[in-house]
Amino acid sequence: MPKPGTRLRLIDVAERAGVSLATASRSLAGREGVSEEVADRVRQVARELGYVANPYARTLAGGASSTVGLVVHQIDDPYFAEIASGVIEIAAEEGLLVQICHSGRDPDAELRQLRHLIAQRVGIILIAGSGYNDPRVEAEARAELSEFQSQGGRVAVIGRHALGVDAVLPDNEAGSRALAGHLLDLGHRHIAIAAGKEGLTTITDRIAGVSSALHQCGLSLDNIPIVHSDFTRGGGRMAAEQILSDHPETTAIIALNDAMAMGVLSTLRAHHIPVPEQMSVVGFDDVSVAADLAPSLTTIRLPMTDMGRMALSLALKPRSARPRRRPTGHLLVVRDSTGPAPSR
Amino acid sequence: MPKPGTRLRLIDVAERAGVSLATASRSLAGREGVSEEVADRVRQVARELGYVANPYARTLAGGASSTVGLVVHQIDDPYFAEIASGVIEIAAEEGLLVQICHSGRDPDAELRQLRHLIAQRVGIILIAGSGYNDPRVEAEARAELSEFQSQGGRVAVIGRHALGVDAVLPDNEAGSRALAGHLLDLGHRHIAIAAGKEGLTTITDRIAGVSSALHQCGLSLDNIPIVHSDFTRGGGRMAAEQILSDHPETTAIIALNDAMAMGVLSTLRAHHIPVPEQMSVVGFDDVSVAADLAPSLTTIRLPMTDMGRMALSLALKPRSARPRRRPTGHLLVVRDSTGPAPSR
DNA sequence: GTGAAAGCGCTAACAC
DNA sequence: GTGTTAGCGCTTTCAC
Repeated sequence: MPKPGTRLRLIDVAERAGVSLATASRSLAGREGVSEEVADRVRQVARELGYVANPYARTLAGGASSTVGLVVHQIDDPYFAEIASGVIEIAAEEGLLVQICHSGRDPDAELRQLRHLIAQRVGIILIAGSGYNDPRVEAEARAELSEFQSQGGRVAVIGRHALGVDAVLPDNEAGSRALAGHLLDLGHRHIAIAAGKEGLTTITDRIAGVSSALHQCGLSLDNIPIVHSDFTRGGGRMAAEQILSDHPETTAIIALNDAMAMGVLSTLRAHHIPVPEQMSVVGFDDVSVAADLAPSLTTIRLPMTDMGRMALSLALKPRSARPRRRPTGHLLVVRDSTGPAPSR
Repeated sequence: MPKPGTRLRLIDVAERAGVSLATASRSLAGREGVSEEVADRVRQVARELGYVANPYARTLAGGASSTVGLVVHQIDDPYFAEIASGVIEIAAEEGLLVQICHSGRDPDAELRQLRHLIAQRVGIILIAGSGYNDPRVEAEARAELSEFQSQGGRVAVIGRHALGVDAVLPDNEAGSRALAGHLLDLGHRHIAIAAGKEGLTTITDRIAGVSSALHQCGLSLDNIPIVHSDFTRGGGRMAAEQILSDHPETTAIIALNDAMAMGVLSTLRAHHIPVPEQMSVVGFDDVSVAADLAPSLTTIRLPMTDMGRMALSLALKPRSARPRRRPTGHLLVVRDSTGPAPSR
């Protein structure tokens, strides 16, 4: 009977199994150099006693840390919440702990969080969310991560390519090309873009996709207004207001994520502009509410939960010679927020 | 210059500051028994060197663990995402790490997560989300937590009262009383409830509030249909279908959370039933999308992010003789999804 | 194949 | 006030 306040230690298991501490450790870690019978017996005893290793002692003694640090812009953004959900799921299967921290779309905060996680000796770092166009920021993050990796840490990122690590890459460009193509097919020629703040690579990539689709129609990005605002519902509302006042000829708005699209829809409703009869709206991501909006949102589906799962799975594999890249694929989901361009 | 692969240790700081390990430790922990000058010097050196303590060593040596375990039903549910956001915010200020795990609304899974967190030696445990009506489950959780507390762990919960620990308590009953009162004031007499699965105390409490409002009008819960389904959008859709087919006289639906309300709205739209002209709908929680739905949702606002902040703040305080309770307050937010009962 | 023993980096008694 | 030292519970050489 352990003293109250004292939890089961490995030595207790070892004694009960009639082996040494070292053997017990090897057995539970599934390492070589223990006969099958002994190893089995130890595991058996450990299970019976309900032994759980002390992760602090384990990590301190040099074993790899079993915690994964997940950096997201903001956990209450559904995009990141769904990614986190996937990460947590895999982590639970693997017996890993997930530490979540916020970067708040601030490159310096992100760097701070990164350093903090490294100082905390997490074993795996996952970074979700757009990269920054600022090369200095990316370089610093890259240096930090490469140092971390050289000490045995594992890293994977979601949605950024400039970090030289394993990456899950959303189909930003192809997705928005499909989105713009869909609107062009419907006859829209006065398209406006509600974009997030400049400086995020996600924005850049998604705009590039639109550009590419426009070119195929002999149009150019130069002809269409791009309004930069926050990458949030509030930002969408602001962008929509500006588009309505400055570009009244607009018949379709491409919001570069679903959050902005929701803001756009909200503003159009306030202005009594029927969607899609008078204005088509598209989003990007297909967060789970997108289907339940009124009108339901035409958007690009990204498998966010899967992306979280994929990222952690990548990080769980041994590091490869060159960074792996896992494109996510995408799917144009046509719903009720888009329709033919109004004849004018 | 530390060897590559070797991080800064406290002893390095101590040497640089010309003091012993113990003094350095005391200085950084801000503990008694060090002269101000020395302490300042040590802190100064630590800052210059960019020293961050190894939390594993620290915890192992007996200092309190600086990680907080947060158990939520599901992180990609906006209710929990917003709570988590508040927790993460305070944790960041306090230099704490947040570990998030899922219970998936499964009492046994919750118990497993709890035991796991305790085995992991977290210092603080936060549990968010409804309790269970099953006394066995609550008793087991309670026992586990009280053992954890007796070993110095700190606990706070959000939205459950049967655990004998500090609690942030959403105004479930008063909120739904206000909600039902609002509908009754509008003349609705055929009200249906779209409820989550039985067995959750949140459901019980919110139904009790409705009951109380009904009684004030001389009505009773017996007269109104309660459809139990999942506490999610999908559950809301199913409940709405059933209400429409089995209780066609209904003029108002109380969904016991916003997720269900969204499902209800979605189904009503599919049936071309105008809201609020022909059917009023209310939700509960005021998740951030509620205002952006069409029609925007009348609901009870709960300050989720604050609730997260509050819970961690409670847990950070020393334990009091008797569990503290912090009611959240609530606010009836009337939007476009409710209107006068149609004359029939 | 198994055991003994030396740390990992820190905190907390305990001396001075 | 400050320093010395014994662990915390585990992994990992190094002997056997």
